[in-house]
Amino acid sequence: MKMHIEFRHLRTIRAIHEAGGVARAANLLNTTQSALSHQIKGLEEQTGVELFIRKSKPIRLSSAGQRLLKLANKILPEIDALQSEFENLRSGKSGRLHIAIECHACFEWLFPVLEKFRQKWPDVDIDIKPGLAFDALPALQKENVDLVISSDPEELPGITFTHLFDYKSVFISSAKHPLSKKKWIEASDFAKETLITYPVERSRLDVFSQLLIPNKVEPAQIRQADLTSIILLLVASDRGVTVLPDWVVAEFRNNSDYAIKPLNKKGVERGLFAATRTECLNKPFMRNLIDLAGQEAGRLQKSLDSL
Amino acid sequence: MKMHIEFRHLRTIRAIHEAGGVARAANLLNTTQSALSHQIKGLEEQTGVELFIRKSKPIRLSSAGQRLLKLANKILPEIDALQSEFENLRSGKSGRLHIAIECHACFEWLFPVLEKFRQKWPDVDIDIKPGLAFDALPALQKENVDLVISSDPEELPGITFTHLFDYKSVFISSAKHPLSKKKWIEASDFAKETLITYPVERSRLDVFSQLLIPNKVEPAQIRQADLTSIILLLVASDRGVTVLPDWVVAEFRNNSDYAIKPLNKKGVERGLFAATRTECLNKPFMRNLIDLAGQEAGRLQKSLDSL
DNA sequence: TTATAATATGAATAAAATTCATAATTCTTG
DNA sequence: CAAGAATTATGAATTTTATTCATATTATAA
Repeated sequence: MKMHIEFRHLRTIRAIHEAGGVARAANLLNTTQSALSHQIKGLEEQTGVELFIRKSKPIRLSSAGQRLLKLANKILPEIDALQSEFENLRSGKSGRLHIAIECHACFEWLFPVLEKFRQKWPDVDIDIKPGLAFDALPALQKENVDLVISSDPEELPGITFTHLFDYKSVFISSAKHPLSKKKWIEASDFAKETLITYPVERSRLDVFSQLLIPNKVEPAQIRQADLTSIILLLVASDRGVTVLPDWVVAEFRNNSDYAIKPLNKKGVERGLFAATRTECLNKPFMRNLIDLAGQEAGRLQKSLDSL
Repeated sequence: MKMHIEFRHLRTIRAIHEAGGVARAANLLNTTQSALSHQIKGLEEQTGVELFIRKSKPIRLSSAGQRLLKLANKILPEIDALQSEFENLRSGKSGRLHIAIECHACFEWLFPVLEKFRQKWPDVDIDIKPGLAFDALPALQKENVDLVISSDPEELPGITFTHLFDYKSVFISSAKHPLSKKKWIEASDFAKETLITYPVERSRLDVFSQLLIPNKVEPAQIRQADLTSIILLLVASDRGVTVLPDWVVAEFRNNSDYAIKPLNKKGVERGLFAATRTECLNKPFMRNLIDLAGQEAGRLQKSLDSL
């Protein structure tokens, strides 16, 4: 007989020991005395070691059997723990939520959302994956990430884009900047300016994709900064101008250091979307995150409207 | 399908991960790609959790799969360790050697033997079980102990008595004691003496079983002491007389404080035996212990003869 | 010793794992 | 981007393994 030690055997050993006898153990395990007897016989043949002392009735563990029992008591709880972890996964109480953000400014509103989320779903493994802003959608398809925040929905098989909210891209300069006199800003206005942007490719910056590229305008100079607060600092000290989502600057709206103007007469409006693998929308925590994001968006919107 | 997680699955998960692919893993495990594919499918159905990401080829572990892999890497080495422990047991490198001593004085020669033994068989679990001197042979049959040192071989099924050596029971008194004048000691000589013995029942003391009971003599008084050295101390200070195996007193033979005399004209000679379960005689360490006991006995005998 | 409770065993059956052949994917490369 | 290569999935047949049933054997207690 070519058999390995299996969990079945560990459960049997433990049950025989705890129930004090093969027949009683069989009861515990919902099987027959004969099945267990055959089992331990097979195990003894396989290991070449006597696990039980058969000169006593009910049979007792030999020293080798006790060694095996020790292992069983160590291993079986670990498997049980794993099973219940899996149960949590299955029921959607736990899971993985690795997020890629295409839109660099989204950190601003995402963090408070994640903070609320974390409290409600403590067992979900949250992470924000930096560095793959470009390949975010392929990474989503390959299950390297589970959620992508994006402004550019595409038709992709297995991927669903959920609309979160709309925002306007607005022009920001210091209050002393000449352009602050204008009612709105046009593409041509950028030709003589230093434009401050996040350090990502142009196609992923609204100001380029929506305004400058269509109008074939090149800013006089480009300067890059990683953090929104740094960009705003540079703008305040008149080292350049920038374009950011309106909700980023909500709290600066009544700050007299800044001038905030729409792009073009009617503004540049864009949508923000959560891209997920379609099947992941079944997961409760995923839906809840998208909900929370919508709520946060509403809150931001209200704070803009109230001005 | 009603299946549990089994070691098979852990091995498979690990192999797929290490080999980087199902087909290669199948090679490692001497099975087919199909078998493993069915296996992981079954496992996923059972746990209700996706263990692998199938959008990539070769397939990769999902986060749940990685969790399972972690457990596999923890558990599998433990099972392997157990298997090799069992292999040692089977080949006779390790094992249990629990000893019961009927003859109380046997500690004297047994300790040096066990010391030698321990060095040669470090993995054998040696123990001396006190308190069951009386039930030693039933305990041997029930596998509560593995070796009994006894002077009274019996015909018992499954038990084998191996002759170790013969010894004489000798009378010991202080050199000043009146009986020290006699050439040999008879039963009747004890009638007016205080006899010092180990605290065990009479039938297990040579002086009673071989001399006093057959001759229906009762000592004037009996005093008991646990340790051989205490008994000898009491004898030296003339608080009584005693009877001990000759090898116990080998080192006192030329000590002028003691008088050592044979019992009866021709002495009382007895044998000492190692009782084991017959099947245990196959174990190398058991045979070696009996050998070592014989050698030690020879050494003691020579030290007696040389006087 | 006999009655009793516990375990072992062999043959039949049931269940499960594996294989084989092939379909369906994903990946690679011209 | 299509075709070929490599990889994995699947269904049915087969083999292997585990379990059951009926009964024998063994140990314990009265």
